Amino acid sequence: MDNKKVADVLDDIGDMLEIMDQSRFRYLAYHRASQVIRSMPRDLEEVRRDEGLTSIKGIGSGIAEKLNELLDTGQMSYFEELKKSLPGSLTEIVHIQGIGPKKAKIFYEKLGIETIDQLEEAVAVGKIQELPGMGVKTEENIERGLEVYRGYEGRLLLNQAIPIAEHIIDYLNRDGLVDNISTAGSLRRWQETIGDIDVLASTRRHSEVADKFCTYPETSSVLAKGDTKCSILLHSGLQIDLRMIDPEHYGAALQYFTGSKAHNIHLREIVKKKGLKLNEYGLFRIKDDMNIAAKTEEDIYKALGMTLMEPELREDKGEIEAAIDGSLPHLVKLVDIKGDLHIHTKASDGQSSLEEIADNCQELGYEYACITDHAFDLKVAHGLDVKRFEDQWKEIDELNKAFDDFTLLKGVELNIDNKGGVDFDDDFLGRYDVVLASIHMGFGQSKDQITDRIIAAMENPHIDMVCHPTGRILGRRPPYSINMDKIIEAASRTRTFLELNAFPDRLDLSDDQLRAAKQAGSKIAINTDAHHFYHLAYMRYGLHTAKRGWLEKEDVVNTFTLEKLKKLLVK
DNA sequence: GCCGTTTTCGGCCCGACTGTTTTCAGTCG
Repeated sequence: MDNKKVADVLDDIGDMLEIMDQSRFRYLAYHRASQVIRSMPRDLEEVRRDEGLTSIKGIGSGIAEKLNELLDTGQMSYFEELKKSLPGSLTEIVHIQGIGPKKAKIFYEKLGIETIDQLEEAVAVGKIQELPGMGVKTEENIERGLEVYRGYEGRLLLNQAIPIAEHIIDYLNRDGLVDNISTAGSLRRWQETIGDIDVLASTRRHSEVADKFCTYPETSSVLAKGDTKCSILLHSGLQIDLRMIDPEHYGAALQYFTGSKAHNIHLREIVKKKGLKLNEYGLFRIKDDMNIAAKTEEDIYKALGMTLMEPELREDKGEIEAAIDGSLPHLVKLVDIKGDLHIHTKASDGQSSLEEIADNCQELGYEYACITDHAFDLKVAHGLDVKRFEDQWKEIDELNKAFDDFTLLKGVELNIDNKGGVDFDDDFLGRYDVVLASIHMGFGQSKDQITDRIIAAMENPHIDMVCHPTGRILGRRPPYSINMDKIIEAASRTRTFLELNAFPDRLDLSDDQLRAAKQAGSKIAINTDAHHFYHLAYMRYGLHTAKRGWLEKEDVVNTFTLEKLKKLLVK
């Protein structure tokens, strides 16, 4: 049973306990445990075997006992018992916007509603507005919540969300109503997918900004409109939240609305112990309500004895402790990147020429770029054979003659076949500057088989890097099952780089996996896997994901000069 | 149900908006 499934069970239990009106702290404990397990890069089974479940922060003896049963038998009697007193499908209903545990419980008890379909029927015949404490408006809100739920179950990728956010910010910025404006929430933390877009504006003209925001051209409905916050729903179903704040509180509000929720909760626990209070208006002394800091985020963290944490780190994964003892990482920056090591051209399945790639990489200020077309094994991608690669190398040599401070490298993306073999023999592989290998087929194999295939490739002295190691496509394809601990261990032992594929629907390795790789001493390459020169700009999505993985400049091989990189490429 | 550099018991983050009802509960982030 994988971590996600275990986390889902814990979340369901948390939701059910909340519907049953159990102690808030009890159901929060389940959600907290779920969150920890969900973001853990290591297999829960292995942690259990090596260190025991209670070594995980947020899992105590109670939850550990229940998880032991779940991992051993595939069932948890406590969960099964809960489902006898309450239909499990109610946990689905509380995920609809506007419906929380209290309403879900009323629907169930008064109308016998157990499923979303039944809820839809009840809304259609006007049953909801007859319930105690509810009216026509409530029913309309639920109807809208259902529409959103049905029509917009997916989350946006970063390259979809960022342009929308930038457009709205530009729209609000246009006529001087706002002093300062920024994204906040998951978008500012560069989370890999985005559920809604948060925007924070500092202004003295709250109601004018609110009016302008609520008449944004793409708006389908206004969900809430006040002097400090407004929410709109776009025709696409995407929700945008705007917070307005006076300029002197901007830093406090930015800190507050950037989150994450877990980061803020942890922070406020510390704040409280110091006799202070932190909210979106600032940091205050409780005894006399004196404002201690509010203008910038840095002021607030500084007043708490912490160095400023970049938004990507704010997930309550140890950054607060590190900020207190001064051990925060010096995160890699976009200007550190000196090249891109995974690029396709129209020779295989890309769309741009060598010249176009070289021109655009030089514009980005790179020192080098590696052309890595597919090899002949990958027929669907028009993979190149020996002859065509040799022709490409001649072209590259010609181009390189004309460059001053830039070099095109000769590379290949090999296909790791179902037994761990690759397209070419060792002699030929020795002629490339950089050899990448990745899995493009045989996703259905067992965890051990796929893990062994990748490790076999890493053992090959000519293979420098394993690309998109988990194979996931966000929103479309789950990662294939691999033992990430073993992969990371083998990468570090064989000195094979692991890729952080910056393509916004991959971001593979993920933030948590990157951090585990760094801790094991593996080196990472952030590559775009560009199939068009436009894609070279995707480097920023990889970069921010790298920051979420706590990576520093020296962890990332394509921050090195070509000279240093070449030394590392010798295994 | 979890946790401990004030605690193995007694705590556990904070505020805005909505809808419904007249002072607040529910929901959200």
